[in-house]
Amino acid sequence: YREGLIYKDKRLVNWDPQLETAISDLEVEQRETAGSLWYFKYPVEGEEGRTLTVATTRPETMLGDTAVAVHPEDDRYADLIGKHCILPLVGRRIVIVADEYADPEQGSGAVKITPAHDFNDFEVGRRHGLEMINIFDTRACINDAAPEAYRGLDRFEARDRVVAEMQALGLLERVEEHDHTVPYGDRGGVPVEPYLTDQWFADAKTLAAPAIKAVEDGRTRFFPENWTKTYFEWMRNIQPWCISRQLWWGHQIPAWYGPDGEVFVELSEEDAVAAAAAHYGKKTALTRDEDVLDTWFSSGLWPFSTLGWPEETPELARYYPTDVLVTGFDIIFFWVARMMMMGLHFMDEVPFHTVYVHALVRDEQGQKMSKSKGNVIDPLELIDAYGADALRFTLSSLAAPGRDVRLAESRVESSRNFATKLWNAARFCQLNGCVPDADFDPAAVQATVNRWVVSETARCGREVTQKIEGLRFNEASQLLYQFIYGTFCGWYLESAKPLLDGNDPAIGAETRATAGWALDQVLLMLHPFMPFVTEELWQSLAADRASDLVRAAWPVHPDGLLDEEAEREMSWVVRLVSGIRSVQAEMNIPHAARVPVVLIGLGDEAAAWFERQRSLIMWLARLGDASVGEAVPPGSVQMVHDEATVALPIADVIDIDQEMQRLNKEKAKRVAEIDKSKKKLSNQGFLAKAPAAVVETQRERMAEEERAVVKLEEALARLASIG
RNA sequence: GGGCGCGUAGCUCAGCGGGAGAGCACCGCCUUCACACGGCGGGGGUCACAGGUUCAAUCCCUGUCGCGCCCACCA
Repeated sequence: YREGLIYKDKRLVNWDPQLETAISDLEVEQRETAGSLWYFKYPVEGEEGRTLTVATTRPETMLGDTAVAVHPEDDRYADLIGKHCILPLVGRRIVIVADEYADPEQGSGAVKITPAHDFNDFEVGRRHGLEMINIFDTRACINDAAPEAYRGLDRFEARDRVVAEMQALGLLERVEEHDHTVPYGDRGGVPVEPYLTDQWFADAKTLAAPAIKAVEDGRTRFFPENWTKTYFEWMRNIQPWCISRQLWWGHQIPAWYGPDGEVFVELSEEDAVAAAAAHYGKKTALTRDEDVLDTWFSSGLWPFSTLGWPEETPELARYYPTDVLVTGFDIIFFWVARMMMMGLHFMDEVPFHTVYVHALVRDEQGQKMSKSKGNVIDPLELIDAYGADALRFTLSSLAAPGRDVRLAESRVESSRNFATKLWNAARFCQLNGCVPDADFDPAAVQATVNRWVVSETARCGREVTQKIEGLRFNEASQLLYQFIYGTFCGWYLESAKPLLDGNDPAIGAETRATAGWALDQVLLMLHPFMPFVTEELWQSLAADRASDLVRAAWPVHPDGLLDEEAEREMSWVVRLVSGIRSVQAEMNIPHAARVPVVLIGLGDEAAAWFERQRSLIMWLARLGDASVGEAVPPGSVQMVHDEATVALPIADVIDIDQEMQRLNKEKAKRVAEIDKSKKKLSNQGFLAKAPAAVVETQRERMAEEERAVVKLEEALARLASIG
C-alpha cells in the first residue's frame, strides 16, 4: 500500500450475486449458452415516429442505459449523433454518441450503453462522461434507481417484464435466437454481474514485470516447457487484480477508516489508532474495513510467510527458495504466477527454480473431474481395492509430461499385481536366507549370474536416477517395472535357485548375499513409487537397519559395478533359453519330456560360455541334457542361435511337416529382412550420406540374417532327407 | 478470435529421425517346491489422412479431417 501497489478504487468488478462478493477474472467461467438477441426501438427525441434500433442479449440492463452509441463513420446514423433518445419504460433522455466501439456489422449497428453493468460500456461511459446508473442491489435484484414497477424484481424476472412491456408498446422489433457465452462464478454457480463498487486492487502489471523477466532469464523454468507460453500470455496481458472479498474468512484487510472516510493502512490496530491521532490531532474512533483478501493473495505469500517471514528465520534461509514446485496447469495463474510476483517483490528472489506441471487425471470419458460434475473417481475406493502403492505407481507410470491421463482401472490392477510380485520375491529371498549383509561388496562377486545381476542393477539404478532428475517419472517407473519383473524375478531369481542349495557352498553364500543386496537396491529405488510395501519389506528383511527406508540415502552405483563381460554372457544364455522355450512351446514338447539339446558349430567364446552355463541352461529350459555336438542328430527340431545350430532330438516324436513349416516361416521372415537391407545398401545416397556406423550396422545385420538363412536351409535339407 | 495439445495393437497409453513397445484383453501349454494377483510361449499395428524436407519419417515441416483443453469485452 505504501509503495502504491495496492489502492482502493470504484470500478466495475465481477460480482457474484449468489455469494454477494467481488471475484477475480480468473474465477469467472465462460459458459456457452443458447440465448436470444432482442431488437428494441428507442424513440428519437423531437422526431415524431422516428426510432433507433438497438440489439441486446440483456434487456433488463436497459433500465440503466445512459446513452446509445453509433460508429462515427456509420452513414446510417450520422445525422443522429448528438441528438437524444427517450429511453422507453424509464423516460430518461439519453444521448446518442459517436464511438468506435459501436460495430456497424453487429446487431443494428447502434448499441445501447449501460456504463454501470458492462465492461465495454463502462469505457464508453468514461470517454463520454456519461452517468453511471447502478440498477442492481448485491443480489442482482432491481434497486430504487429503476422505475417503481421493477424494484425488487430478480434480474431474470425483470428481463421478462422489460421484454413484455416493450412488446406491448410496439417497441420490440424482433427477437433472434443467439448463442453466446455467459460469465458464471465458478463457486457461486450463477451468472456474475459487472458491478460498480469500491474494492481494493493490486497493481498486477507492476508486480508481473519482474516475474516475467525471471522466466525469460531462466531463473524459473516450466516443465514441460510449453507452459511457459501460457504463463507469458497471461502475465503480459495482466489486468488490475481485485483483491478484496466480501467474505467471512481470510486475512482481514488492515485498513481503518476515520469518520470522514480517511484511510489508515497499518500493521496493527494500535498503529492505526496512532496514525489517526496524528492525522486528526486527537484521538479518533476508527472502523476497520470488513473485507478480507482474496485467498490467492494470501496463498501467494505462502513460500515465505509460512517460514516466519518477515523475521529472518533459519527456516526461511533454508527453504526459500525451494527447488521444484509440483502443481496442475489450472493453478499456474491462480497460484504460481502470484507466488512469483510476491516472492520476487518481497524476497527479491524467485520462490522456486522449476515448476513441474503434472498431468490432470480425467475420468474414463476424458472429462476433467470436478465435484460439481460428480464424475470424481474417489482415490480412496481405488486404494481400498488395490492399495495406495498400486495407485501411486499407476499414476507415476501414466504421468507422461504434457499429457493428461484417463485413469484405466486395469492399470491399477496391474500395479497391484506388481506389488504382490515384489512381495513374493522378497518372501522367497527371506526363505532362502537372501538377506542384506553389511560386509557384502557387490564389486567382488565371482559367479557370472551374480556379476550380471550386480551390473544390471547398477545400470537400472543409474538410468532411474537420470530419469527422476529429468522429471521423467513415468519412464523411471517403467524401467523399474521391467527390471524387477523381468530381470530380477524372471531371470535372476530363477537362475539363483540351483545355486542356493548347489554343491558349492561358497557360491551359495555369495548368491544369498548378492540377492539380498539386489533386493535392497530394488527397495531403495522403488521406494518413491511404492513407499508402503517397500518400507514394510525393508524393515522385515533385516532387524538392524541403520534407518527407515524413507530416510535412507538414495543409492549410488559407480562405474565399477558395470560388467559388460557378464552382461554379454548372460544375454547369450537368456536368448538361447528363450529360443529353446519358444521351440518347445511351438512344437508341443512338454517340459516333462526333459528333452536333450545339442549345440553345433559354436564359436570359441560361445563354447566357453556354454561350458560355464551348461547346467544353468538345462535348468532354465527344463532340459534332460545339453551338449556340444559335431552334427545334428536325426529327428531333431532345429533352431539358429547366432553362429550355432541348436538341435532338440526328439526322434520318432517329430512331425516333419510341422517342423518344415515352422522353419520355412522363420526363413521367410529373415529373407524379407535381407531384402530390405539389400535395398538400403544398394542406395548410393544412403552409402554416401548416412553415418558410417549406421551403414556398418546395416551390413552386420544383413550378414547375420544371411548366415541364419544358410543354417535354416541346411536344417530344411536335413529334414527333407529324412522325410 | 488467439493459444496449447491429442489421434500408435481390441482397450488404456509409452516412444518421437536409422528395422514399432508396455499393461489389460485375446489364443495355446503348464496345479515346476516365491508368486494362478502366477509361469512359459504366441497372435495382433499401411503409427488419422494428403503433400513436403531427408540417403532415411510413426518421429521434422505444411495442409486436411476428427477430438480435447486454456485464454478473450463482441451488443
